Amino acid sequence: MTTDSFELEQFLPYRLNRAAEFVGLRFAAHYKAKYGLTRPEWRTLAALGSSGRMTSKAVGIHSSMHKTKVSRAVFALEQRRWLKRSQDDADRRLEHLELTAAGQQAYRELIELARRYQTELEVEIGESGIEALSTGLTAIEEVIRRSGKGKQPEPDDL
Amino acid sequence: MTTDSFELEQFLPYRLNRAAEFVGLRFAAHYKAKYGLTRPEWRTLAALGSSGRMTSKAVGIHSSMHKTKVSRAVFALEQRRWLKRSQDDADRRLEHLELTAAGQQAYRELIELARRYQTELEVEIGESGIEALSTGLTAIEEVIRRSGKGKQPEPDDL
DNA sequence: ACGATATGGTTGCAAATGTAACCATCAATT
DNA sequence: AATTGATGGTTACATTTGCAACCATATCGT
Repeated sequence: MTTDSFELEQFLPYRLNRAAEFVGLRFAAHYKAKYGLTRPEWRTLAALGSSGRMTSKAVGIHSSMHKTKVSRAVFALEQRRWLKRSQDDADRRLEHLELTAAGQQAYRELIELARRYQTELEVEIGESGIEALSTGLTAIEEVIRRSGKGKQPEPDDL
Repeated sequence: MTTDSFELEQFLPYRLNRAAEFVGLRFAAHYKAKYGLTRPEWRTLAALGSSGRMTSKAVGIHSSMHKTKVSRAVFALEQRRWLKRSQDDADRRLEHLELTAAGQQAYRELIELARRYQTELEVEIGESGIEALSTGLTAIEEVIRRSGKGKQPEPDDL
């Protein structure tokens, strides 16, 4: 037994990764070329832009990124004067993040880009493909939710 | 206009990436723990195991990996004595790769792991979810095929 | 046969990432 | 209030990656 064939092409993790990479890299090329943003930076901007004032930790949860990625992205966006921090005075460990006017402006432009790209994808992939994909992704997201791992755990993964 | 909301959670590149990461990392944990393999190494092994003798370039195409990733993975597997190279004597630039007995053995064990993981996923995600996902992925793969970018271009991406 | 160009593969270097350790602050227990 | 243990966030260090330059060989045009 266990003798039959195995093809990478039909292995789900491989297929997913390949698709994600393709779709993601193409979009990244857009904002990288236009604004020199990295992916963590773009995600942080998106989180902050859509949900307003929030802490680094919240950004991490919202965008499924590890502490350190968020930390560095926040730093970079701060340098760029696209966001500002402010200490919480009840709990001095945490700081609230907020987009500056420039940051909000950039955010608006970026999500416009994102929307265009998404519809571009919808055209290429086709309505039925998109719908199927979305259904499948929702199912996986449910599994992620159940397993509690949106990425950004402190003690340990495994 | 362009004023309405944008949510990362429903942006396709984000969702795909998140799902791929989740599914991929969990599987990687398996072979990393058991054999200390990296992902490029596992992919190379899988390609070689299923298709037999082939060149580095072919591995790259088969597994959607860039030259350099393949090169380093091949080197690592060679150290481990899981594969051997042999020069093509018609064209001395290219070398053919082949798994050793040990490599084939490892391959068999690994694909057994992979199969188990895949069915585990099928249970978690549910038959209908898997089916939808597969349909969607196929649609994207079609786009990738058309755009010719399976990853591993020489001159340039953009 | 000769130079230009292309191709398989490797390597050096810079940038991105993950991990763990760390700092500061807060909360709970005593 | 002193000790212990979380928690938000940053940083140092090692590993992984991506890119460009590179080497060797092969091909094409002349």
